[in-house]
Amino acid sequence: MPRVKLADVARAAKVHPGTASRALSPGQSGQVSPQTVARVVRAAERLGYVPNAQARALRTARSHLVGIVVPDITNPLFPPIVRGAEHVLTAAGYTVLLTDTDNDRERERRQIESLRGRGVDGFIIATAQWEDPLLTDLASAGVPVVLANRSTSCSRWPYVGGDEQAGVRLAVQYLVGLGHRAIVHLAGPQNVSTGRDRVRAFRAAAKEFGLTTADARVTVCQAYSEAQGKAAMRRALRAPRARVTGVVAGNDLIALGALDALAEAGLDCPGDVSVVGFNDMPFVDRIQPALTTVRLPLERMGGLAADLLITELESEGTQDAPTRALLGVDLVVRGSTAPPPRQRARRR
Amino acid sequence: MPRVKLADVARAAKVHPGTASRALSPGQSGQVSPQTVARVVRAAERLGYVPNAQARALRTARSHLVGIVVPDITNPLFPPIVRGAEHVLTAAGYTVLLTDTDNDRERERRQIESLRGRGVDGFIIATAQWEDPLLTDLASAGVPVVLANRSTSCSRWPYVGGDEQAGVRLAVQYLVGLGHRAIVHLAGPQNVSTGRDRVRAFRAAAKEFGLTTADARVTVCQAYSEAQGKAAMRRALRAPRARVTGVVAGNDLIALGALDALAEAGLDCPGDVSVVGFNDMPFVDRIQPALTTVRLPLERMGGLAADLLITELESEGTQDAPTRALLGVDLVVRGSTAPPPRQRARRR
DNA sequence: GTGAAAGCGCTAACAC
DNA sequence: GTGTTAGCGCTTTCAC
Repeated sequence: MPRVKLADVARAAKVHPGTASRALSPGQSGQVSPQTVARVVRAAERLGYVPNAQARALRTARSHLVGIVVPDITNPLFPPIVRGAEHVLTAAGYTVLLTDTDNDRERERRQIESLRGRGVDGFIIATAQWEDPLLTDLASAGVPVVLANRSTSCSRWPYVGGDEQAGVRLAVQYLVGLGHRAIVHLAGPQNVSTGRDRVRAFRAAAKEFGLTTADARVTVCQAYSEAQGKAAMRRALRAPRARVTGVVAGNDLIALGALDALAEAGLDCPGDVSVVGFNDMPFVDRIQPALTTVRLPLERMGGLAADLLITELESEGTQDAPTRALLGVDLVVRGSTAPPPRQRARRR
Repeated sequence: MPRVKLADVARAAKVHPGTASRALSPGQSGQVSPQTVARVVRAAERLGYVPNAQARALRTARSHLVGIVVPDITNPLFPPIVRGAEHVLTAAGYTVLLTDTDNDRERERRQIESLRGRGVDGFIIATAQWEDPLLTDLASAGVPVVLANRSTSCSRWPYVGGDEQAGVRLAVQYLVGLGHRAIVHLAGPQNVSTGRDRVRAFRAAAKEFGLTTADARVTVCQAYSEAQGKAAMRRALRAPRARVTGVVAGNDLIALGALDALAEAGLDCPGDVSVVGFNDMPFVDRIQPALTTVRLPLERMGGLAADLLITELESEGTQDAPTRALLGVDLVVRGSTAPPPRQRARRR
């Protein structure tokens, strides 16, 4: 059963296909007499006409397709971003091509190329690395890109993320307020902006609240994972003259790993060591102990990234400096944070 | 900067565009002399040629686009399914159009229509309702569809899901083995197959293991949500002559809600009441108490759904009875299940 | 206000 | 083995 096409509608309405096209096109229906528009619209509805987007895209060189690139859709950070973006995009007549790079750069390169072949109008990219040749390639090909959640060393792309600096400051401030002095930051990977930004913010906050560099240490994880978090926490506890009563984790997964390492070392959270996470993943309010964490407005982040991309796509080349939006964050206080134990050496 | 097209490659290789097309098409490059193929391929690589998928789709009436429809991508059930499907599809040269219906049927209808306009070759649908006019419409339009996770009353579509019957049986068997006799099933919504199948399986298992109908009660939730689970658990506890030591929840979210209601009623899990969930969502191993639950191979489910769809798309109309695959499930025993307390009336 | 005609980039049926 | 040609369904100049 062949799909009904514009020519069928035109025939039914007894007009030329060109006229039918104009009648159905919101921008151009003014050029057609109201009666004709009505006749065409009625015919289209009666026949169940759905325009062929491929043909339209081929003709207009605008596909109304947007690629969304995430490292791993099963990481709970990304579904809300995708959802927020998808809702805004579909409302504006765009369709989402989703791709999950599996944290594999070569795969990512191929996927982006494939989506380019699909004629996407632009990308929302949540996989940006601090130095990212894939993005540079896209830029030199003139493809519109908006970065979500992760930024790059170069600020040539519009970007929507959380206010990392404020989030980390909130966490450190809260721990210091509880009386903690010895705080370690289990940093995320340093090849992505969130990992780097949070380290920088941690050092700044430590300074602001009067912690010495011996008090405010940093241990870097190679990935945002429970395993890496556990290993990092172990290292922090084993370090010479280690003294840790507070932990600011690079994200919630690292925090979960840290909790494992603490339990393994016979330390109680929050009795001996307090832990703050980052992201407020689903269900971290239900783990034991309920995780104190920094909440990012992820769905809004995706939505705003979509808004920026649409703006860029629909403004004809009037390029100002790219927008960089840092969304406000909240510290959600739960059971994993408490005042530090009375001063006693915490050594292993 | 205009994209390089086939004509550019042909010119660079000094052949006709038609020949260039054949040379680059795996199926037809045999019709071209090896030297020519080499020349064309080299030119294509040198110029960075990426075929225009829109044009190809328009010409061949095959888009290599697949729509994946999920009710809510932030529900942790769906990302693994999407991921599994996406990996298989991209490996086979297909691209995924993802849409999140937000559990809104009207929105779903519009989205499916929109994706049809995009010329998708077929759909993987994870939103099927027990009676589903949207699917019937798709069928009468001759659009290939594979159902994932949820089936319908009518078995005309290929379907990949978990073995619900086995999963529920495992749960009931385990509880009975621990000594439980009074077991309530907090059933999922009855307009989706998983909700219905699990009720049926619960009744069958109860019978098999010698529970009376007074022992094995069912309370239906209107949605797979914590709120509904909590309300249902409350109802179960309040019921006249209520006696509950075991709970089989319709899924993990319902189980989480049930835990809330138990805590609220001053009952200990697993001391007073044991709870079994369904799905093994991420991090339910870390909640308090760690949830005993039935694990479904979700990523495999998505991958297999993709395989079935690809088979259907690439077999020319040789229609057998649609495949129905029920994937094996496991009971993951954790802390939320224990023997029942010594017999005493459990009344409120 | 409407009709005619060309063409987006590609593939496939047909020549030779 | 390769060139030629037509056309997928749509939009959009250009006439009138």
